[in-house]
Amino acid sequence: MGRSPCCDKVGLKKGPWTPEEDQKLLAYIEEHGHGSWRALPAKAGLQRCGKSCRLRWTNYLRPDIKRGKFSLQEEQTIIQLHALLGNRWSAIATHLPKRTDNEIKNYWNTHIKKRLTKMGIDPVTHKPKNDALLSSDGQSKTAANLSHMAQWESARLEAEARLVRESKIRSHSLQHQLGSSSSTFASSSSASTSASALNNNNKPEAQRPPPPPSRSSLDVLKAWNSGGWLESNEGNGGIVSNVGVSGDLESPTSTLSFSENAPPIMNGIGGENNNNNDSAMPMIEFVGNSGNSSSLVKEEAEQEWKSTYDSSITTTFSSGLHEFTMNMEGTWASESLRTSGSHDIVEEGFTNLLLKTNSDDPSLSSEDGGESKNGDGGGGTNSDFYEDNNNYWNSILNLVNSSPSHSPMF
DNA sequence: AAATTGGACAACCGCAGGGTG
DNA sequence: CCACCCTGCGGTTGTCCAATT
Repeated sequence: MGRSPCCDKVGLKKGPWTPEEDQKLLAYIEEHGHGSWRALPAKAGLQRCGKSCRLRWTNYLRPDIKRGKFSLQEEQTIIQLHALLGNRWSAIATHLPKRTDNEIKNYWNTHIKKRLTKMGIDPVTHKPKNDALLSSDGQSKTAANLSHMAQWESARLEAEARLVRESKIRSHSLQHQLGSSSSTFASSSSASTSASALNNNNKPEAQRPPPPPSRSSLDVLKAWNSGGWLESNEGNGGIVSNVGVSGDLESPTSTLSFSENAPPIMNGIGGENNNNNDSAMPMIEFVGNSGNSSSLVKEEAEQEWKSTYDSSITTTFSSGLHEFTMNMEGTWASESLRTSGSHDIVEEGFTNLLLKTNSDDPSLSSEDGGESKNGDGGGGTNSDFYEDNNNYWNSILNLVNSSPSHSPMF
């Protein structure tokens, strides 16, 4: 592949960036845009390789980066998206504005991963570690279906990214035909270009918020999707999965999206998370902010979770050409809950689940004292274990269900 | 007070893949 | 078609710093 040496060059600095270097990079990009990263260091007077400059910019210097602790809501989003997308940090980052993939990845590795492990949940598969225990009922089936959904969604995301690229190329060539003589350097037209505008232009494509889904984009996806889907009822009246003609989920072109009738839940109610409205990206927003009102935030979030659950016993998926129905009644989630009469456990939601099982975690300490509802000292019985994991997957399903129909994700 | 440990996060590494001449 | 350039991405390492011994 003829990989270029990049940082192998002697004389190039590595390691932490100094404020002076930051200033140089910032000043240069603000004035000229980054242009070619490879050429940038020399032009900016930096003894760094272009790659290092790019990383510094995208992970740290970009003006639209939000720093500081992750809010509970952001954490929930990360967990849920990770359950669907896996270690696709860049894809996850597109749903968390102002957070970089690197930041999310780090947070996952240092915080969430450990916590899930502690809960007995495999952070890779998001399944209970002892999956054998679940094989007797439908739980693993549901998990498998979610895994399939994730695969489809993965493919769909890639397809959408392709479309974005293609449309961008088209618009560029159109501009070119119209005689646009703009520089290849972004934002070079004015020295007073604002940092945010500059950022939009310079943002790597994959990290740019996807544009509102255009009709044509969806149509293309639909067309791809027209290869034929079977609606396969997974016994028990359970989840209806998208299965290719051959029935083996071989098609990578899922257009899984969600019913436009789905309630527009999880919109931000307050706090800094709502400052992202200027973004064209239809995102999943949660309640609250990253700051100090966690108790209130949690309460509101729980209300959101509750209403989500109540209103989505029947979850409808729309796949463009087909509508599928996931009847929560039939899944593994419901039976034990009904029989145990512990609807409040469901209502408790994911936040408490995390908090409850990790009340010893100082970084996310529980305000409710961390006492186990069941008074079992926090160890948890087997049924608690299942209920917790039911909640876990329910929360993911709820996220899926609640995603607005125009979400770039679904 | 010094040494050690561990967490957090910035930065680097190297592969993959698209674009281009 | 090939060689190279460039960028995106995920995994890993390095560094800093606070807590603990």
